[in-house]
Amino acid sequence: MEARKSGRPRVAVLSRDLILETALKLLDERGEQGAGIRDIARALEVRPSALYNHVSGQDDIIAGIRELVSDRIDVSGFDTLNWVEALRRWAWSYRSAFAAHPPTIAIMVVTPLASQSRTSQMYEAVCRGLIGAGWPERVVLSLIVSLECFILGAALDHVAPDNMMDPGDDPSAPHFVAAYDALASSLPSPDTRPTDTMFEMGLEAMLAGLTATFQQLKGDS
Amino acid sequence: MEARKSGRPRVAVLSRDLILETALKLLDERGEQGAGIRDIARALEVRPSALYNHVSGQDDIIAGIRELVSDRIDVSGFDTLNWVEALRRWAWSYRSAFAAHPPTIAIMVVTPLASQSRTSQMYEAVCRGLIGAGWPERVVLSLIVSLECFILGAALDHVAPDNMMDPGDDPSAPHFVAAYDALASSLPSPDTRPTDTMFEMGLEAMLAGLTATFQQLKGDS
DNA sequence: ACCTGAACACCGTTCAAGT
DNA sequence: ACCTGAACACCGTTCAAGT
Repeated sequence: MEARKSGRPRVAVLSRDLILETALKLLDERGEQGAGIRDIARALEVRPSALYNHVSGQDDIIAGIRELVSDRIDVSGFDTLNWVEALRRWAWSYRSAFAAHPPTIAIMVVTPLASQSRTSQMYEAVCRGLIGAGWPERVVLSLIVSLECFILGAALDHVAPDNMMDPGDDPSAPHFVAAYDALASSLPSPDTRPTDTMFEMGLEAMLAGLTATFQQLKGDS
Repeated sequence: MEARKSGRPRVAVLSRDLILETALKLLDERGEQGAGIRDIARALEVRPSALYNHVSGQDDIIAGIRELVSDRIDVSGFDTLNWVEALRRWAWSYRSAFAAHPPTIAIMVVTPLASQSRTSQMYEAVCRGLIGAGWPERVVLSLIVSLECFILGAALDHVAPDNMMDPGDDPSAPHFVAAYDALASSLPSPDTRPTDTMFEMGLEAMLAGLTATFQQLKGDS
């Protein structure tokens, strides 16, 4: 581990992509606390200030990570399946893309979308599929965002510990305790996580409700 | 503004409750950045270290804030209305409780529930209502958590800027642009926010889907 | 018991100096 | 152009000293 001398190196040791990939890897391995500017620099064996030659700061790194994660969302169903099945495939892959990178979730929901980005190509694919299937343009975005809210909430839940809702032995909450115990003992197999059962139930409820809305809209026109 | 001398004051100037209320107020006014230990101390006109006589640290303050926010969730419907209407009232008040305190949202989903807490009394009320209405114990928690995922995702969306999904003038995403424009021009009144339309659509879809599930469960037994 | 004041080990970011 | 090194303005937390 020999230290690099001061001054410009012969070949650049950094690049924007390298910084973003490293940041995402640290985020996965160590969580939000262990993926600061100084941590990224240490992993790349440079001084923190060196990063500022390639990214404008921490916010810029976050925006870049968003693009990396969005790329993993599967929109292929909208070309080949009916809209319900396409949304189902999209929703499951959306959740797993973000659940694989927990600390990005909260950030994504609040950070405005960068124009011309790969993320907006993902939305384009979903909009094209739904409008093509006959959904009115004016409700398509509400539909997508409402599913997204559920998916991102579920991605947060996926990441939370399984016993997060454990009421413990609370005599003042008997129904809550009974419901918690009943869920635990009704899981189909020992390695089924409650969060997966929950996601399926919520997603199917939304898709069933949307199917009813769709038929009603068709009836009105 | 005269400075307090060193040493124990005659009457205590701090208390756990005072610290928590101040922390929540700062969170509301200035967001996550402006509500650190040092900010709370400054607002209370004490040194940062003085807080440690009443709370054990920043995590403890977060747990306390959770309780304050949970208290605002309206569970009164479960005593007087049918389960669908009770869930609807609960969901709207749940969203507004958290939307009023944006930075708490992401924290709540991931922080394990403290036993014997006022938050667990909130869950008890919902469980009692649903089980009393005839929902099987084993699905009640999945139902609640799936609604919660949607609500918390929607609370994040409520807080995000309205133009967050604006694709701008992106010629490579025509369907996305069309859907965005159609939504904007279809809002019933100028002060209706897209996020409210979205929340209503998603919530009603879930409730419709859950009603279908409920009737199916009743038919099977 | 409950506050101040100083200290410690951290952050993200800026910028002159070096090659 | 692209790195180091030093500096700046911040964090949360600990603890002895004071009343």
